[in-house]
Amino acid sequence: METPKQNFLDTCLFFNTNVFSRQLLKLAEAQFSPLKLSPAHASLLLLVFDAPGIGPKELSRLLQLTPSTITRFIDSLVKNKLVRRKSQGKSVCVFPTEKSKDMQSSIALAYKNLYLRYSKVLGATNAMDLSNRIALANEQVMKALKDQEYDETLF
Amino acid sequence: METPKQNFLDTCLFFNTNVFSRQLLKLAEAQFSPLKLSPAHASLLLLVFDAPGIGPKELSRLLQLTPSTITRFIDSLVKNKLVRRKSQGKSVCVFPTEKSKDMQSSIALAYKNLYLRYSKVLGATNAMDLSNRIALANEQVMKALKDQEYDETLF
DNA sequence: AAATAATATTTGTATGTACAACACAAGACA
DNA sequence: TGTCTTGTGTTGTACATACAAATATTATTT
Repeated sequence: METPKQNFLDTCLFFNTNVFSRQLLKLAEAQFSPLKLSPAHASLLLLVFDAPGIGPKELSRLLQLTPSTITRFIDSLVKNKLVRRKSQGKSVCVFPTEKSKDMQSSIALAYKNLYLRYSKVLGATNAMDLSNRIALANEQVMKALKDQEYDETLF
Repeated sequence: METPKQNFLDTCLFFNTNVFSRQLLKLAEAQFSPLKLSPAHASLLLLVFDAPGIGPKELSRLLQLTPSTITRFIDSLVKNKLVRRKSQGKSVCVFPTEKSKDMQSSIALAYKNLYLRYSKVLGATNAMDLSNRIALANEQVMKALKDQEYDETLF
């Protein structure tokens, strides 16, 4: 019988956020796995449906992932015939395929079900509010990181 | 100048949490990198200082990482001579080394600085409150996931 | 005591993600 | 015109993390 001992981790925002993020990932994977898509790939696809011809740079901005990660995701989606790449000079356009268009509504549904799932668990307004607070905190941290980068460049 | 278009991601708790977690990771890495430690390794070390002889199972519980991940972390720390493994029958005890004991206070300091850093960015009470809410939400999600697992086993 | 079950840890393997280095196209400018 | 610079994408490589299977050790049952 271990007493669930308190320690420095329990009050650490960094730690708690990480753990929470991994738990939510599991929840999300449960929704998307029947489609044989990871949540990240599914999100990318939805953005492509929304703006056919969208490029890696914009995807990177929207998903807040590095360009190299986006390249890897597109590689994998191309291999699974879910998107098509079209090179336009130095830039690249990404389009959905027939196959992925057929899945569009089920992907959107899975996303909605994910939303319903955690809204049920956390309470809808609570979940929404938490999401907003996290998004806000994220902006503040991003700003701080950018400023720090700038400072380092100076000296 | 792109208008930062709204989309389904902006209100998604899962997405926002993921992104926030990655940003905080960067903040944490900035604190720990002078010690040539990743934040996760540093956390594990602190737990080992706190309870020399602690085993993988308990570390797994406290850090909320799978046992296999813990094994990999310990492998890496052993390679860097920061902990020692001692096998006791079917279980394993992990001890700090002289080398890591020498680093103990700087590791603790880095952790504290991380805390100060994001407290400054987010406001101390806000950060604390956010951390608590996330921890709470995490418990609720974990419970939901466990119940789901149970349901699946039934059918 | 042999057989079996339960527990703890490790290994093989796969995915997500990042960083640094590279390639290449497009403009700028001499 | 030819070179420099900048913008955009991709590749090589590395790390964190997980799952499922293998292994080893202890506990339980027959």
